[in-house]
Amino acid sequence: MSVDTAREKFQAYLAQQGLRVTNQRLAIFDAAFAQKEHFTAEQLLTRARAIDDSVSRATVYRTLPLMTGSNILREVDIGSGEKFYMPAGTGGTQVAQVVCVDCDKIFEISAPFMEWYGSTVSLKLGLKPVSQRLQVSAQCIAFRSAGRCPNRLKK
Amino acid sequence: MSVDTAREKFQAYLAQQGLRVTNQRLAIFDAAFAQKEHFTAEQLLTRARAIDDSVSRATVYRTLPLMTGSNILREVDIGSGEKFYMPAGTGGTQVAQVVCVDCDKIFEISAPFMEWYGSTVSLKLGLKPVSQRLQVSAQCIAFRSAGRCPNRLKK
DNA sequence: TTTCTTGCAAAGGTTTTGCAGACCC
DNA sequence: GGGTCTGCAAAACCTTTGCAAGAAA
Repeated sequence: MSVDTAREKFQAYLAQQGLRVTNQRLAIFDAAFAQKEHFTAEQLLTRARAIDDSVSRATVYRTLPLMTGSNILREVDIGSGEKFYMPAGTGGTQVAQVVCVDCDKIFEISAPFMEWYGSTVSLKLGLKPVSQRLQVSAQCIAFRSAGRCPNRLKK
Repeated sequence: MSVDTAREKFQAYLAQQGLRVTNQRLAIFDAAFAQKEHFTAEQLLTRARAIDDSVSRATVYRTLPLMTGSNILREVDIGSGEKFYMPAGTGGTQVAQVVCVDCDKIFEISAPFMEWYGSTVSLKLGLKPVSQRLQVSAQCIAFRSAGRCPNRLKK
């Protein structure tokens, strides 16, 4: 999905919800799509402020659900306190996250079989699956050779 | 794994780390193994206090990592603000969580096929998988028939 | 004018931590 | 004594929310 397509989807979503396309929302959108890495709300705030310094933290947090709601952004929760976001890839595809145990770097990998996992598991319980996520903790290459990741953040 | 086995593992872990087996730690252990449901830190505190009312919240939070570290407790993060815990089942087995979208009830189910996924990841990314979890959001039976779960907690 | 937006600051909820006293070896 | 452990309260952390001012329709 191109940035322009995403912007259209975002604006259409806002319109449909009776919401307005403001400069702040656009700045946040542009900041989010300025690069392809995972980012946190705080990082998004910093980048959005570089575009429009009137953007506040509150507005970032209020805009994030609008972007995930319009399916242009995907939320990734690796259970580390803060949530990560990234531009949603082309529709439909199931994605799994692989997180390095040391540096918390997030790799993403296509996992088309995940859908089958979810149905199998849900069927056993008589539940109807809505969504699913597969997360793998792993040791990245740097960690295995050096015993520690170069871009490690933790203590 | 029986409660007694778990207690032995826990005490062995403490000894090995040069830590002490205190009344508070044992009360927290007993509270955790008193039942098989998922529980939160706060619920654990309440139950531990019923056993030994000198147990503080701080000690509960300090003891939880000791119990997960000794592999007698498993941490389950469904991305809902608070973490859940439950006694670890018999080793090795891969487990998936199915969470009801409405009441947040957590079902657990054995998912042996997940193991296969680990090798896939290794091959594609050159990473060494450590653990993996599959979480499925689903609608439980009560929700589908009533449009709302009886034990729902959210607003 | 009516509705939607915003920034600020305060509040929210869970988890962590500094500290002084208590405890065990 | 030297190390560990504890409760308390405060702090840290990310996120949400109340509010009054502001902007758009």
